Amino acid sequence: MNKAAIAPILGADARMQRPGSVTQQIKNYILLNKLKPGDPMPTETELCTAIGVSRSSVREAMRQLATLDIVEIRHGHGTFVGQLSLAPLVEGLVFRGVLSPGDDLTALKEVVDVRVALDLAMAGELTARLKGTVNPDLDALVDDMERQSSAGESFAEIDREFHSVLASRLGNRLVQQLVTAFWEVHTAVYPQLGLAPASDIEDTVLAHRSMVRAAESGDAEALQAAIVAHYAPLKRALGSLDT
Amino acid sequence: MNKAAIAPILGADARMQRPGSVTQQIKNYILLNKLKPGDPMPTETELCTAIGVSRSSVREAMRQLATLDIVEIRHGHGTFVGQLSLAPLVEGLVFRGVLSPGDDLTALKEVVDVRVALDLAMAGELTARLKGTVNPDLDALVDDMERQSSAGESFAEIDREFHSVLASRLGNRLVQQLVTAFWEVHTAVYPQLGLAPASDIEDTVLAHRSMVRAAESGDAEALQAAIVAHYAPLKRALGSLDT
DNA sequence: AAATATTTGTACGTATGTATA
DNA sequence: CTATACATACGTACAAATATT
Repeated sequence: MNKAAIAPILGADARMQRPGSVTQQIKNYILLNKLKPGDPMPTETELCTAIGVSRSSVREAMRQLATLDIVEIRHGHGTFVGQLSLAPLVEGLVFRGVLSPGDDLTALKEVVDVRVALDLAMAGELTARLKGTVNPDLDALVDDMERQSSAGESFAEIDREFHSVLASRLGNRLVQQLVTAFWEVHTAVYPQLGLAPASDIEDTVLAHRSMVRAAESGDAEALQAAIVAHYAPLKRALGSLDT
Repeated sequence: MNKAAIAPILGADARMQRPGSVTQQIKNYILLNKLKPGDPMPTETELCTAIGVSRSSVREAMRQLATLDIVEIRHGHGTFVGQLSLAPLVEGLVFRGVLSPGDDLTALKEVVDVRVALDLAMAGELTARLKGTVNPDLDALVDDMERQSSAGESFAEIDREFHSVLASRLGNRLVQQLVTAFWEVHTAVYPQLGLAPASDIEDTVLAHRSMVRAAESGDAEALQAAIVAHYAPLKRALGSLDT
């Protein structure tokens, strides 16, 4: 275990620390050493000596970076560069969603509207990429969804997978993560508001099939129509009047 | 040992704390007391006694919540409920943007594509809302932009304001925050990559005016065209070939 | 204008739980 | 099973910023 050769760079000047600069220095360490997600980070004590601050400060900075998924802390094992996911976005928006609705369901409505907007924005590129293809994986997911739905079971995870896979066809990983993130916010906030579940979920299930068919046939407008139909029961349940 | 199902209010059970549960208890405190952004939080020492953990633990939890903008810490003054902004999203994406491009500019390209997608998704609703109106504030911003541009000055802040004001017309605050957030990511990452600034920025400036005119005249397709034109110089500079 | 009280920021020491070799 | 390395937690003391008297 070669532990002497940490920190090629890192605070040549160990004195004179400004608040927050510890976090920045750890980020710089990752950048300067070109670390990728999953790579091991120095131990906390090593960072202490390298940066020249106390353990507490390093720990607070690491917690901060961990909440941003810039580092990942595994108890008793070590710290590693994080996956840089959108988890903090989800956590923040979920909190906002369950906090704000003292008055209205605006927070959740806005999330759903963002989901619709993202899906609609994907439509053009998606049809261009899926036209003339067959997509057995997506069809299999819709099959599962139908089975679960007619059995009265929840199909949340399958739904999530469907939208994630569909978005992955775009080739833009950020968009895919956003789609998944807002899906998570939506499904996390919804049950906490004590609303009746959307009644005609059958329409939602069928709409998934329509989306695949429309994309495969290269009909962007049909895809957009299917997307709107997909969200219609939900928006009805939320009493959305806009858009 | 009894491990789960806590949160009666705060600190009924002072022993047996799991990692992360302190954060959750503080969030519960905000929710149960229906605090709004800007409301004062208890002091750290008060939280210590209330939750029954040490100050260090409370501090780490607070730092975590502060990075999510769920609380705001003011040195020597106190802690307050945060604005629940999308700042953590911006911070994470900026870091990803400057970290990943060892190979390519994909991270930045994806951000720009999201910006385009969001703007295009706004087009329909925006024209519906702006049709037949006059918008001197937006025009004034474009005027300023033209002045700055022809003087060779940067107009980043004005540009930001323009897109923020435009998005605010939607009535969906989340969309507005997303638009602003991705603007920030874009402008924060771009200069760190050592690229030449986009050459024909004049076109970008003019496109802003076209966007306002198109929306005011209720022509959604013209608005979408203006949006595409707005991003064209940038996408050329990035060498984007897709979409 | 200056001293003081309150509150957050930093540092350090120590003990304990936990995963790995 | 033991030993080791590491993360987690606690407590205290002091520094720095802010507000109040």
